[in-house]
Amino acid sequence: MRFSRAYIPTTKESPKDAQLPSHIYLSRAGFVAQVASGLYNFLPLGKRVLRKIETIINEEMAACGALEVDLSFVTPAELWQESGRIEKFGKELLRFRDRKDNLFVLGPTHEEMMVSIVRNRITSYKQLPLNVYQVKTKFRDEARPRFGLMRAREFVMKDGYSFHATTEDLDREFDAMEAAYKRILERLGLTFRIVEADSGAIGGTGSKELMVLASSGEDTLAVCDTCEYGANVEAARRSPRVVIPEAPEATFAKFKTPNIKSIEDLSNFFHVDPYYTLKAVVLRAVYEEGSEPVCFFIRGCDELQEVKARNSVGAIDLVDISEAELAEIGLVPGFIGALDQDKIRFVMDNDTRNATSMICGANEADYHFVGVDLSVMGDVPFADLVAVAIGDGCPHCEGKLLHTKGIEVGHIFKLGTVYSAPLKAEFLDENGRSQPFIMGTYGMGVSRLVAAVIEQHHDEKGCIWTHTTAPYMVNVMVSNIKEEAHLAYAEELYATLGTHKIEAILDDRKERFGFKMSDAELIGFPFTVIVGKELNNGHVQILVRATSEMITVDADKVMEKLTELIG
RNA sequence: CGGGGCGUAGCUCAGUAUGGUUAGAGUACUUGCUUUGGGAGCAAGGGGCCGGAGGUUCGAGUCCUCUCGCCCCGACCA
Repeated sequence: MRFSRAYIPTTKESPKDAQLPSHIYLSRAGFVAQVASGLYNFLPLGKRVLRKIETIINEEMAACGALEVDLSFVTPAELWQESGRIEKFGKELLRFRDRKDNLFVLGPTHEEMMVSIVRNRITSYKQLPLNVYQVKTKFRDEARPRFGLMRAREFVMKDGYSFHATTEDLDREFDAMEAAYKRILERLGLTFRIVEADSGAIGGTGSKELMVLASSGEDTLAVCDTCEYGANVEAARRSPRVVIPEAPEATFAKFKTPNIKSIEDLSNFFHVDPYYTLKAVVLRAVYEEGSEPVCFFIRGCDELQEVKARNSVGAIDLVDISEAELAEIGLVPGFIGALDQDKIRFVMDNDTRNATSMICGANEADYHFVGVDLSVMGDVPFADLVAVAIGDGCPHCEGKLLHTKGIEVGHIFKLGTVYSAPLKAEFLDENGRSQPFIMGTYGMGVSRLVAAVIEQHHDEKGCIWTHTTAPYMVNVMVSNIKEEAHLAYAEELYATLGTHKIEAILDDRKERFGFKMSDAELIGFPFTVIVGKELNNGHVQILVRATSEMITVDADKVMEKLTELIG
């Protein structure tokens, strides 16, 4: 490609709306242009990057035997009514009617459509397993699109679905997909972590997220400093505490604790570690129909993890509750305890099971119990409710957990029969019995990956593309095109790169040196060959974008050097 | 969906508190000359329904009402 004939509208100023580096540089360097909230046009450079990522995905999917399909973007609303997701998705589903007044939605994801294409066609266990996928535009009418390509309404996603006769076979495929996704991200040159994720309300038996590590990531991860373990904080686990604070000596008693409401006050009042106090967090659990207040009991030294809490009671949402509402139930904030608790539904954290020497509220203003043995609680609901903190022990090894930020670029999920059962997508097993397909789903955000690469690889000058994602590997820059010998040399080098199948662009624009250099750095070609006054001494220079290193090489040895650098 | 902010040249923004000739700057663009290793200089140009609609006024970019759009914080995000 000749730069003079390309369409690469670079700008010196950032669009005022851009906040993230990826948004700023992808806009400034002319990869994408915003159309409306959450909608972007991909300009020639952006399209090239998108296609490179797609190609790598396709290659890895082919290696796993997954089959590419392409489903209609416009989907009949009936399918969504059948699965019950038309209500669940709500306003995120963009709906419209055709000329015959039939209702359609723009596909936000394609579980229903995928199930529909195999339903009544795959009818025997002998035809299983099957893994089909597509790389396709999706549309979700997000309440608040933001961060450029990171959270757009229209975006490109690879979504794959596998169908199995047994859960063992699903497990095998799930592992194969995890390995394939790992290879894809490795090939893209990204630093990432595969983490355990919250399976959420949808259930299923396993869910993992692929997180590109970047400070601007929207998700917080707990990762082990020693082993591979990592999890979204919504699902992170920790090892049992190894250092247990010394237990206070106390026999069971009711104690007057005037106006001692917070864990901190309580801990100071009794001179005990918060570990031995019982924290009560009351929230209103919201369900499909109605809501109810629920109390979550955890150790005073811990924090409640709301997603875990929500899952423990099967709620759609947890919302704050007012003191007035608490008073109505007959609870006194600051003095809520678990013993003889009959006023409210409650869940205990696993770590409070059989706890002794505890201090907890007496369910009466200004009184706490001390020396409480929670093993007397008997048969009450327990669940993992606590947020993993920095420094907690890894559940798999001796390491410590750290927090880091990640961009979710992939999510793989064992669905089981969540969709196949309601959609009546069934096959006959070996015994001739009708069974719903056991399914897995594997998503990867292709357009989000474009942004993720830049979030992880940029500097104050602009983009730094990895070798596999760069729109062009080499930029041959002619410092001054009026120098005929320089231009001729560059033309020849450009042609040679072409014969060696190295993607190159020739910057033959009638611009000054500084202007072209700034563009080269902003766009982020991995290598820029500077053909200029050094050529008079028989040399050219190669700018290595990632390191800003300027390598001077003999003019007739450039190809060798480039080949070596590209690797 | 709650709270806040912003819409003026392709882009980034002044101007709006206190209404008053022909609406500005920088940048980008066009033409000419000079310059040519880090976003060049001089000169001359083109480019605007001041987001839209209604109102107040002799007169509205500026005041009032209503709308539409975009951004930020939060809620939400299989």
